[in-house]
Amino acid sequence: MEGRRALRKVSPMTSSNREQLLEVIRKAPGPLSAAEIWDQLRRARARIGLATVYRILKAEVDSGTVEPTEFPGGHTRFGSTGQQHHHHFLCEACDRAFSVAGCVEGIEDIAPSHFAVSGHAIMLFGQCEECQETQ
Amino acid sequence: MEGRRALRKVSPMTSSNREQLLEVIRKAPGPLSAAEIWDQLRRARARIGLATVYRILKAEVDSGTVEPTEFPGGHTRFGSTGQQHHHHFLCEACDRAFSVAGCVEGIEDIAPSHFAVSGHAIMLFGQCEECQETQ
DNA sequence: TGAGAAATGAGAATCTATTCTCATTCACGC
DNA sequence: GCGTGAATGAGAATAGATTCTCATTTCTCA
Repeated sequence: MEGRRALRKVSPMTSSNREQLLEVIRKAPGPLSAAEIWDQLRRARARIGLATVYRILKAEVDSGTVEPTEFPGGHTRFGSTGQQHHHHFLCEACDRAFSVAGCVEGIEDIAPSHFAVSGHAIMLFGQCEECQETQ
Repeated sequence: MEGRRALRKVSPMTSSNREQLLEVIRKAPGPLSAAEIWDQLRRARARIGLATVYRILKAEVDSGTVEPTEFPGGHTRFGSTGQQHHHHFLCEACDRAFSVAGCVEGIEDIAPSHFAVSGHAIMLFGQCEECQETQ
């Protein structure tokens, strides 16, 4: 497999694991925790350890493919980069995160002028569609 | 000390510790972590254990005097309730948090309509005044 | 095909925030 | 001054996310 060999120069991780993992992240409606990714990979009959999930994630974050976001509860979730500017919705029922495209004008202007604002994050809380139905 | 005795009916915590702690929180420009609070109390020559800081915080959160907020880095910071609707600025240099009054119109409207949004949080990142000068 | 290098899974180890334990101290009514 | 129960400080214990270790497997390339 020629493609494989070429790829390994970029990332030493086995491409099948790495590709599957990236696929999982890309298909998700929002960023996933390492444990969620691990879980999905195992369900998809992949034999992979949590340590490897972290190893791949670390490499991808370093290379800029994957973007970590900190969530309440003290864990990081990983989403693919290259999305437009976006924010997150966190379902308080199922604790899943969803990406939400778009933003609001003037959000950084709420800070007093003596702060030098370089970025912002918006987190919306509530119930996702599925959990509203289930309720 | 009459006031002390009366207070104890409300909260069993020793009022001096509890009052000092609340004072520290009230005077802070933003929410503080348990460790920060503990640190400040010790600097102010209080003899108090971290466990007691957590005990008092738990009681105050339960009674609604103090409000916990989760920050990146996996720790909770505690601020006094009763402030207007506000958000937070996190200095990336000194890792201190500051409260920022105000909000932005329509922030919850960025979520697709199939989400039931019940709340939101805005976090601004950047450098505080002090760290800009220090830089 | 075979040797060496790199990646892997599994579970142990670590790290950090928070909670628990318990011997001691303190406040209060007597 | 004294007994009792609650509160305390200190440090051990816990819990959860992440990282490390290492024996084993897989890959690369001659």
